[in-house]
Amino acid sequence: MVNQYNLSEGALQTIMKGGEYTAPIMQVLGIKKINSGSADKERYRMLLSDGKNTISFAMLTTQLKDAVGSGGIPIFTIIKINRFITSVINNSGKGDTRVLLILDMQILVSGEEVGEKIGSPTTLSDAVINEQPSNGSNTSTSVAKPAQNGVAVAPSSSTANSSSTNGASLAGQLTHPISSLSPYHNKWVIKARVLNKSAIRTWSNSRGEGKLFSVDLVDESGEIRLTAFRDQVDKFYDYIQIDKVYYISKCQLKPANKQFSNLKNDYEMTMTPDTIIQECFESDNSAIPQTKYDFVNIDKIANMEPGVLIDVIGVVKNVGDLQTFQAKTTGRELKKKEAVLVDQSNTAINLTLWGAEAESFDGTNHPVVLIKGARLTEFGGGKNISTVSSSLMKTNPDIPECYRLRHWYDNGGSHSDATNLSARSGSGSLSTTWMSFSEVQDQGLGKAERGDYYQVMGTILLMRSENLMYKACPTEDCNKKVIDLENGMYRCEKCNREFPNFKYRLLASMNVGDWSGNQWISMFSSEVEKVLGMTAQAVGETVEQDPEALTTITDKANFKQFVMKCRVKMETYNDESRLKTVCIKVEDINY
DNA sequence: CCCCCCCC
Repeated sequence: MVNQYNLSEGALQTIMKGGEYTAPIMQVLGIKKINSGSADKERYRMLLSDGKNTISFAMLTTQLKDAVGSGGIPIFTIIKINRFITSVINNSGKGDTRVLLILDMQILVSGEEVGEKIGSPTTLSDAVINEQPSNGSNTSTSVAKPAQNGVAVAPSSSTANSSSTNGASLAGQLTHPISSLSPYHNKWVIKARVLNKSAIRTWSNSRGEGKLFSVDLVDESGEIRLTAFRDQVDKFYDYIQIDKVYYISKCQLKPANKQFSNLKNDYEMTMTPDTIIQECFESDNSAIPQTKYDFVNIDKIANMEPGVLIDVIGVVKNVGDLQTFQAKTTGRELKKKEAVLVDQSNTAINLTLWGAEAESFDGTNHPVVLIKGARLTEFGGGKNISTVSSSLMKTNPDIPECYRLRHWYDNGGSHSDATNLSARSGSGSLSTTWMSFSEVQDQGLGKAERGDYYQVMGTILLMRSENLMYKACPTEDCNKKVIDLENGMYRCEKCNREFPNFKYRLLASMNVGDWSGNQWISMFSSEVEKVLGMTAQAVGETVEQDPEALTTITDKANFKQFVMKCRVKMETYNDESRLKTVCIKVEDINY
């Protein structure tokens, strides 16, 4: 019969022997869904014809699921295959089988319209597929040979192509798609691009100690994480570089712990002493995906939820010094550096970098910085972004967005007065609005989650002397009241420790009036000290000597006038909710 | 074999 649909006769033989063929047209003679465990990994296996031959190992990859639709492709449909790769898969111990992986295709004629098998194609046998090519081109059927002496092909300082030193080059091998990797196959070579490389991290716990780093790998079929421990860290850390393409073989596969990775793969890999990694020097690796960025304009971050990971690009408007401090909970020494990023939305946000990244970051001269996978955080009502271990940061990256931002900033952007999303609604003097006590009441302030902030010109009408001071935990930054054990020791329940000493703290309750009314307010130690003109320690020692002196001290506060920045917030105590007002800052009145 | 992602 006439092949009126112009199938690409002979294409399968060429392709399955490793040759090139542009956009072949094929007919689907059968299709079935392969149950691979999880719904998002479902694949289709097809019986495919080019009019002359058929193969039964044609696979539709996961990402084409949407193009195929829930019902699959009807039999007799004619398709054009826009992108494909071939691969060798270990077929459950029955030997290697060559498969055709379809990466991109389109339907040309529906199966219903075609209605029949075209031509009389015959099965393309493994014998034909596997026969040695006469020209010795890149159609080798074997996967990587082990490196000599089981030694991985490590980077060599003297040779660009390390394979030249031990004869186990993986270049030119038929490679396997990342999506085909599983713990049940160990003979494979992938060709993948490194999208991200972590810093080297050490750990020490009850099961031992060591160091590790990991990389995120991608090819046309999917992505996977590869982690190196101990010796492999030394061997490969410097060799592997972000954005480069490598042949990789002989890693150990195991189920991925989804809790700690957002890569789309059910498995992850670990390097072994046999692992081979060689940079791929082929001139055109453009088919292997590059990092994709989904940049969020900074102004849009205002409406996003804390905790999400986002891609941000901005110009460093200014940068702070490296800061070192102790983590309160773990006691670990932390290093951080903050930079303010701004973009064309004329909005800025603070970026926090940690550890080695903070130490090495040079934010001078206003570089453009991009962060893929920055974590959005919230503090004091302001939004911030922070790098986490999975984040990818680049300075002055060679991408169009970078040049656009550079141009914008250098042509006026730097002079614009950007809104900073990181501004805290709490104590910053600019963001607090003037209100009277009656306005606060009339407008029903205090219902917001984080409370509402305002400032008043207030006069202290009465400062209570009762419970003005207490004995607090001597630990810096812990102001918890201690329990006097009556044996010379003081116990802090928060620190779960006993101390031979304590520090005095003040916690004042006072009635404050303004022109519109009055309000009971709490005030913490630092501000009470300003009001009284005495340190908490001095108050404590004075009262130790003479308990009667307490009222003399508080009386001195009465009728003093200050600018008071206040927070009003609904608090629940013993099932009872009521509005509580705290004066977080007192300032002398600037006439 | 890690799996923390921190502070004001």
